[in-house]
Amino acid sequence: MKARPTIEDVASKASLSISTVSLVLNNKSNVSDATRRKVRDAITELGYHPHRSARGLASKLTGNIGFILSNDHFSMAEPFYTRIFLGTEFEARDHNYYILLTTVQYRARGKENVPRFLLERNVDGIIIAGRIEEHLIKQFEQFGIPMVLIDFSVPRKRHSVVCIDNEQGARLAVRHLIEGGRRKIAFVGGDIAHPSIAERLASYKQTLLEEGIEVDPRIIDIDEPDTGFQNGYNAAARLARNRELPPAIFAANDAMAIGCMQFLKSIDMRIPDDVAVVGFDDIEMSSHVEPQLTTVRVFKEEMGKLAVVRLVEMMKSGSGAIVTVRVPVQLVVRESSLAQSNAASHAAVMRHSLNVKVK
Amino acid sequence: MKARPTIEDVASKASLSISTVSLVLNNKSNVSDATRRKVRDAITELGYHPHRSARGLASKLTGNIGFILSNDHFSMAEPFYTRIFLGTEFEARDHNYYILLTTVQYRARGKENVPRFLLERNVDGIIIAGRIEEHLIKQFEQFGIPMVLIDFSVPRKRHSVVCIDNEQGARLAVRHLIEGGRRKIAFVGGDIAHPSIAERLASYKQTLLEEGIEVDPRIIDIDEPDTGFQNGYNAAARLARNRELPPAIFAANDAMAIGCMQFLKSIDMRIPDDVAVVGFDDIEMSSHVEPQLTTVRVFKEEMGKLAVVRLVEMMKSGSGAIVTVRVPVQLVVRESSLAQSNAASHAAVMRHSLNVKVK
DNA sequence: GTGAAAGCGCTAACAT
DNA sequence: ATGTTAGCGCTTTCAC
Repeated sequence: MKARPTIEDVASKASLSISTVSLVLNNKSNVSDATRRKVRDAITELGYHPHRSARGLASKLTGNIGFILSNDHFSMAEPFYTRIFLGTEFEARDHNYYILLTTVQYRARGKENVPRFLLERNVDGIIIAGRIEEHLIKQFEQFGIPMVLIDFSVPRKRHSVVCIDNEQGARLAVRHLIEGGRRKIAFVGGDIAHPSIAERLASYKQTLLEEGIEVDPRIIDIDEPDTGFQNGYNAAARLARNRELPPAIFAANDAMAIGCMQFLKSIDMRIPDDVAVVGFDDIEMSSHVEPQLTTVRVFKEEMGKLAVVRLVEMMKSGSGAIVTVRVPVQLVVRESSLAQSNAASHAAVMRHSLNVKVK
Repeated sequence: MKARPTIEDVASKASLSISTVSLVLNNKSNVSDATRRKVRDAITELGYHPHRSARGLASKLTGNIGFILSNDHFSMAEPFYTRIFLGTEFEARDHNYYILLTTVQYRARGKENVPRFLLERNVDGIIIAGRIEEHLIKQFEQFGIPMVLIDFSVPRKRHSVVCIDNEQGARLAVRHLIEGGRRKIAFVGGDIAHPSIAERLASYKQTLLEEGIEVDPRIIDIDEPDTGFQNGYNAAARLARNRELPPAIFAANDAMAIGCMQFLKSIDMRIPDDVAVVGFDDIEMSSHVEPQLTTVRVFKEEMGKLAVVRLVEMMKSGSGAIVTVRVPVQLVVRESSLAQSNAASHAAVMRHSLNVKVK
C-alpha cells in the first residue's frame, strides 16, 4: 500500500522531463523512438498509471460518459432500457470509458433536474435513452458536450440519434397478420406522444391502406397513458367490451401485448385461434409466455453500442458529424400469431359475445 | 456555454477567501452562521458546483464506487447479477456516488486483470459480486480501499460480505417438497466451488437427514461446470438415463431448474405430477415458464443496496467495521411443485422406464 | 472564525 | 525532440 508512483517518478527514472513523459502517455508526435522506449520501460518497471482526477483537471477530459434515463423508464422492471444500458456498458469498456448512470424526473423542471455529473463536469458526453422533456434536452445542450439520443428525437438537433426502424417493424407485423388470414387488426397502444409509438401506429395504418384494408378507428385503442402490462390488459378489455373482438391485435410493444394476452386468457379466448397477438421489442419475457409471443425484435444492446460509437466519434472530433442511425428490426414469428383456423375463431367470438364460459 | 464559475468566483462574490468557501462546501466546523449564509447565497446566485476532478485531485476522493463482476457472470443473459448491479446503482444514487462497472477474466492472472479504475485511482471503494479468484481479491486489497463482496467470500477477510441465507433457502425448498409427499429428492447443481452452491447442497443433505431421509448420492448430480440452462438440461438427462427419475428435483438455481424442466417436458414427463421441480434465486423468467417454477426468492436488488450501504459506511469511517450480512430468503410456491397425485406419478415413472411415449 | 499559501498529479503552451 | 513553466480548481495545513 505504498504511495503510487507519479509522473515525476517516471521522469526521473527515465532521466527525462515530466512533459516528455506526458507526451508519450498521450501518444503525441515529436518523440523519438528511443525516448519513447525509455519512458515505456520506466512506466512498466514502476507499474505507473496516470491519476484520473489529475488528468481530468488538467485536460478537462474525464473518461466518463453520462447515461440519462427518464425515471419512468428506469423502474426496475424495465427490461427494454436496461438492455440498452447494458449495451452501452459493453461498448464503453472497449473504448476505455466508464458509464455514469442517472435518471431524471420526467415531469419536474428546473436545475434540480440536471444530473450531477453534468454540473460537476464529470462526463465528456451524454447518452439519453427514451422520452425526455424537450426543455431538459435544451438545458443539457448548454453544457456544450456531445450528445446522442436513443429511441427518441426532437426537432432541432445538435445531437446524433440512434432510433428504431419502427415503420418497417410495424409493416412486417401487420403484413404477417394479414398473411395469416386476418384482415381485421386492432392496434393497442399508449404513451402516444413517444415518437416510436406514434411511428408504429402510423405505419400500421399505412400498411393497412397499402393492403386495401380500411382503417377502423373503433379498433384502435391508444388512450392508455403508458405502455405497461396493465395498460395492455385494460386496452384489450375495452376492445372486448365495446364490440366483437377482432381476430388480431397488434400491440405497440411486448408489455402491452402480454397484457392483452392475459386479458384474452381471462375470458377464455384462445391465442392464436380466436385472437392472434403480435407485439414489438422482443423483450426476454416474450419467448417465455404461453403462448410464445410473435414480435418485432429490436436489437437493444446493439442500439446502446451504436450510441457509444457515435458519441466517441463526436468526442474525439470535437462534436463532429451529427447523424441519425436507424437500426433495422426483425420479425420473430412465434406461437401467438400462427395462421388461424377460421372455424375455431368464429366459435369463440360467438362464445364471447354470448358471454358463455367454456371449460 | 460560458465558463462555469469556480470557487474563486464564489469567494469574491461573497467577499471571502476560497478556503472559507471550501470549508462551507465540505460542511466543516468553525464557520460562523453568518458567513455560511453568505457563501450559500453566493453559490446559488452563481449556480456554482464544484468540479469533480479538481476535488478528486485535492482530496483523493472520487465519489465513485467500482463494481467488479467476473466475466462469466456478466454474459448479457445473466439476470441474477444484473439485478444486483441495478440495486447498487439505485442505492449509490441516494448516497451521491456513481458506479463504475467492470468485469475481470475469471481465469487470467496478473496485472492485466486489475480494473483500470483501481489503477487510475478512480474509485473510493469496490464491490465484488460473485466468484472471483482469491489471488485477485488479494491484489485488489493492495489498493487499500474498502471492499464489499456480494454472494461470495474468502477465508481471510479484510472486507465486508453480503451473502444469501442459502442454508435456510435450501431447507425451505426441501421441506416443501417433503410436505408435498415426495421423499426422494434429487439435487442438481454445478459450479460446486461457488460457496452459495456448496451451501445449498450441504443444507439439502442436512435437511434430508433431519427429516430422517437417507441421502442418496446417486441422485445428486453436481458434475456440471456451470449453472446454466443447458447444464440443468444435461444433468436431468443424466438422472433419467441412469435410473428411475425421482419424484422431485431441487436445482441449485432457477436456470438449472428450468433446464431440468425442459428436459422433463421433452420426454413427456408432467410437472409437477410426475416430477416436481424447485429452483433457487427467483429470476424473472421463473414466473413465466410453464409450469411456473417454485423457487427460493433471493432479494437481489436488496443485496446490491446493502452492499452500497456497507461500503459507504466503510468509506466514511475509513475502513470501519468488517461485517457479514446474511440476507433472508423466501420460498415462493408456484405450480412446479404442487402436491403430487401419487397415482399419476407412478404411472409416469413406469411409462418412462418402459420408454413409452404418450400423447 | 477566516485567510494565505502550498500542493494534489497532470496537461499544454512556450522555449530551446 | 525535449525541457521549463504555468496553471487546472480544489483541499488542507498553518498562521493570524
